[in-house]
Amino acid sequence: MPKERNLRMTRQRQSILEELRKTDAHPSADEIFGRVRQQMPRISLGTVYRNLEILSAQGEIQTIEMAGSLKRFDAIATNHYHIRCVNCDRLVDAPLEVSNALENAVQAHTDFQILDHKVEFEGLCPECRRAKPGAYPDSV
Amino acid sequence: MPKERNLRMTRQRQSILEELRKTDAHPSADEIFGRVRQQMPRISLGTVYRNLEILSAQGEIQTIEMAGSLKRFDAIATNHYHIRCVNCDRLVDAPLEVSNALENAVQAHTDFQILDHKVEFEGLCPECRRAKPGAYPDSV
DNA sequence: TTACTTGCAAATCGTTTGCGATATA
DNA sequence: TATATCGCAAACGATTTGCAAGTAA
Repeated sequence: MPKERNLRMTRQRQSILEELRKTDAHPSADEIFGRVRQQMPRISLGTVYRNLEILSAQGEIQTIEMAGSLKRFDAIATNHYHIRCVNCDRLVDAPLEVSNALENAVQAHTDFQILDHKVEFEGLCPECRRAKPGAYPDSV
Repeated sequence: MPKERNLRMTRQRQSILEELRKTDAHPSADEIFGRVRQQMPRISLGTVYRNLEILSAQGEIQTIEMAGSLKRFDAIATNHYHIRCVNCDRLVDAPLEVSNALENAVQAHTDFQILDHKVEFEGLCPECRRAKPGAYPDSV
């Protein structure tokens, strides 16, 4: 058993959590920094990172690490899939249930002990699709 | 149409490509650097990065960007899923066919134009499983 | 001969960390 | 009061880039 820490609900931590719960836009640490800073101009980016990490370890929020992109944070802590716009990097939840069928199928054919899985869809969001019809990268 | 470049097959580029084709271990740029350096001690890491990017753009190789991990490179350029060991970061191909059923299912319920998807499994490789039975992170 | 490519070193950028000061429980 | 947390600034690590010299075609 790891030694327990006495966590404190500081004004900073509270504010970060509230900002995150206000949105479903999966903001980055820097975006959260920008929003919290409006209430609390002296907060530092390091504090934002530290708190996001603590909240994530507590299971209060979820850290989303997308391949080749910044870390994103989500007030919804349960696993779900995402769609990322390859043009503007917007991130939304994918309308698809998380299924353990994929894990089961892989587990049947590997010596790894499968613990988790993530699915990322890439595409063009409606806005970018409109802005540049037909023009999109053919490799990512 | 972008202006075409006349690519040259330099000794460095050749050697990087050969090293990558020798292995199925999905090495990082730094690991490839280490291997190529044995034949070519004066090659620089920047050259390795530049060539990997060029080869990837040409479709000769594939860049694998795993969430929260280094870039990896693969001589096999076609899409496939991966399993990553959460303990030692080893990366292997997942024994599961790539299916567009996932993309179709999402496409039916989103305004995004889905272009691609990736699936990452996380688990413990056989070696790490043996080394630390029962002991694994419960969050990643 | 042209201009793509190299080696080197410095720059970038997201993120982490050391520190002395502050504030929560 | 004890110590978790803060703000600040410096450190970090992977990757990228500017530049003058080298080399493939």
